[in-house]
Amino acid sequence: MSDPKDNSNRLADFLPYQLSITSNAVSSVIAGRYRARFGLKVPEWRVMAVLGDIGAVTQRHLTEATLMDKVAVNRACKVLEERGLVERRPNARDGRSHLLDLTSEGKAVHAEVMPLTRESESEIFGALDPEQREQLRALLLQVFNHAKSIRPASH
Amino acid sequence: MSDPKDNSNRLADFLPYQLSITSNAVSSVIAGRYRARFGLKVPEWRVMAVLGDIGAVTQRHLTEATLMDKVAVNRACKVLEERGLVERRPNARDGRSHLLDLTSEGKAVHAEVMPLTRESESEIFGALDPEQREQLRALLLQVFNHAKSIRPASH
DNA sequence: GCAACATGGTTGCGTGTGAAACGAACTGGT
DNA sequence: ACCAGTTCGTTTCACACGCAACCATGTTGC
Repeated sequence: MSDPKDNSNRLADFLPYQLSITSNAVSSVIAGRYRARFGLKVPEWRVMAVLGDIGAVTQRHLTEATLMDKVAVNRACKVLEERGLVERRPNARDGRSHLLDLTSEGKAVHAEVMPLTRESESEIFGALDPEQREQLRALLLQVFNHAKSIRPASH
Repeated sequence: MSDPKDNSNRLADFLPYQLSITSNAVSSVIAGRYRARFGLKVPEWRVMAVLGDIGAVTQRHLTEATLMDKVAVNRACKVLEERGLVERRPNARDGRSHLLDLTSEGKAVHAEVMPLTRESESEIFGALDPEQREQLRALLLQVFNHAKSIRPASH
């Protein structure tokens, strides 16, 4: 009995693998688009999304909101500042940090970029009906929370 | 009316973002484990998984099976060969390529690593019942196929 | 059988990423 | 007021990734 394949050691059947390749495929499509039109990379786009949503915050807050490394946040902010999309103001409450916010030009870009991304999102996930999208969202959230609760590794 | 947040421009509500952070969380847990125990990185693990499954193939075939860049495959193979887990034999049918296969030591590692990974997979996706796992699998596949059919970017 | 093209594999290079080390600024206890 | 410990931000470094250019071999057409 037992075809060895039945145990499904096939790479293509591993959920982490499926998750990874799907995430990559989706990211590359979307990232390619706002990169092409606005010259924004993923970390920069994420920072702009948060700033456009909740306004003036510190880098510390941005790392929490985007789940990115603090170095990545710092670099993204620097680029955005140099491009005049973001401005730093001194933080009265803490001399170490600054408050970052979109400039008026940044707001203009934000107002263009977000609909574009939302459009791409709709296009890509157009393969799913609204109910399926919500299912996917819920499943991902559950897996994410559970994975986060597991100790990283026994290194 | 209309709280600006209602339009859901919040980063945390973007499906591509949710997909990305979930994939990262899952990958880092699993990768951390077989890295800790066997010193294998993701590309190396993938190559071993395929070789253990379908045996002697060329690098060309591995790139198709793993969806990785051919450079990534080449490097993974080189490392595995140096560690004595994989051997190259000349390909009688094509002098440019070689046939790669697990050595007996490679098979031994494979026999240890796959159950470990499968265990980790069960642990992480234990947040979902079997039906939900299949749902997730199906949804990911649908999204993946659809994303792949979209032209990368208009650059 | 040779020229043009295609394909598998390798190397090199520019880019992105995160861990660790560091300086500056804040906090709390004495 | 001072010292120890902590936190925010920045710089540095080492490494992983992937594209493009590059050989060597195969294939096709004349």
